[in-house]
Amino acid sequence: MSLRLHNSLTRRVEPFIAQDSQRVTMYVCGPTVYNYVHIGNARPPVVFGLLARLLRRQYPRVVYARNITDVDDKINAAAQAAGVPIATISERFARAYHDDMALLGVDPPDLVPHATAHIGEIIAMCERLIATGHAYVAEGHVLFDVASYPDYGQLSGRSTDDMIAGARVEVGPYKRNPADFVLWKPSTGDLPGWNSPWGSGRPGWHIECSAMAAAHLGETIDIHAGGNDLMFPHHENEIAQSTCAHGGKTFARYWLHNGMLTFDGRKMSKSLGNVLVLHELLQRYPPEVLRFLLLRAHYRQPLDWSDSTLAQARATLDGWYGVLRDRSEIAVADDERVVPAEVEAALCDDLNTPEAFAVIARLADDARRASTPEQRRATKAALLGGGELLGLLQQDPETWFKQTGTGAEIDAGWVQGLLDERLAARAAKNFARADEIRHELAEKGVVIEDGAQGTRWKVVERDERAA
RNA sequence: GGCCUGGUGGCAGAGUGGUCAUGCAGCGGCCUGCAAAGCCGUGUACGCCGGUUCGAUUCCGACCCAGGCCUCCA
Repeated sequence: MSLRLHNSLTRRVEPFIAQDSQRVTMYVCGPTVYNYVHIGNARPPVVFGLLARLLRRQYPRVVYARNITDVDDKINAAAQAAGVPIATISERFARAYHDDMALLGVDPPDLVPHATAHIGEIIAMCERLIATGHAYVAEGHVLFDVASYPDYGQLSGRSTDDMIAGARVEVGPYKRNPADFVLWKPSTGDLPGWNSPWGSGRPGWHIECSAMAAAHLGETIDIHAGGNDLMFPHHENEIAQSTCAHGGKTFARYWLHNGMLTFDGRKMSKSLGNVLVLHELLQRYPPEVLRFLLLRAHYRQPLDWSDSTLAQARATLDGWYGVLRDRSEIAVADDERVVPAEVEAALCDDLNTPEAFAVIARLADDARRASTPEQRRATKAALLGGGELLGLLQQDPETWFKQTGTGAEIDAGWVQGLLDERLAARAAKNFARADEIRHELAEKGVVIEDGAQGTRWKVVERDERAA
């Protein structure tokens, strides 16, 4: 199935053709590990992780790298505030990031390069840029000379004139041009520093990604992705550095950018203070709801986070898990699962996840209506197969319906005791007592359903009960 | 000010030059001791104004509005 992707370079959806038909390379900008990330930060790894899965179905080999930026002034500040070594901060939050990603159903990338492990490559790249006249040294800094790269601004569609007109760039006295950016900066005192030809210093942010991408994926990579807020200046600068350091070779052939996650209509960002910390959300809501919500809108569109969308996502998944629960007597072996062609086709269309979910909804209908054992098995296999690619619907349905958020666990034995009592009451036509028990359970968030095979129960979220 | 997105029914959210997105919620019915789940049925839409066209939500232009980037930001 042919994959088409929106390329920010051309602002069009284009057929994706890897430079090597046997191997695709992809780089996604990862987190700076100075704190827990917010839910908006989770969108790129979820979305582009799904893309990696899709690519693996189509290419023999996919090399996907997602970095950890573990040297940054924010990390320094966090370490200083906490009175601990820098590595303590960066290691703690890198680990938390990986754990949280795992909960979200994000596959680990093939490579997780750390900036501090690539200082040699970064210095070498700086030297190459200086040697070729694309960078210069000033007061212990190494700066990229934007004027030396006429194509600068190609990705974001701005001219150097536009940038000067904006004039919000900090104009260091050592800069030849206001748009020049730092590749290497001097470190003094207790700041982390590495020996370099320009004295003790540390890398600027932009060069890290260029150096790590080249070190692991080669000078020309197939796909580079990240949030659209990184398009300028970060990705623009990466292009400039890498292209100039590699003799004009194309840095990334396809640039993918996800839209921002908004909260109350504004971009979620730490500086605005309107963040929802992923680590905390994962404790309050089923991780699968969060993942589903992140994939529910097309990745390039803005996505607004609200209690309402959260409840809707939960309700939709309840519906799909409900079908699976009704088919729990059918065992579908792993190798019976197939990814439905329609699901893959939707994803191949620039990762059209909303269309993929429309297909899943139809598959769920098919599964509900299936009457013969063969149909039931086939439709369940399709639902599970489609869900597997999307990273959803893989839990045991009973587990899904009985999971609680944070707060008190529901004692299954206690529930069963009441259900037994209620069964006896119903048998004796004592419906008043039966309803009393229903209400008692509902108080604890347990909803019961009488069916042909007996009474089953599920836990609903607190918020839903209140509403 | 410059660059760039987007405005779809109660909510969420795809898509398309001319019968259907889809989900959630709602409403009516079946089923149920009552419910729930399920099933059947059901309404509401493409910001505004022009233009192109036999026909535009879809193409073009202006306008209004919202958001993003221009400083760290996924």
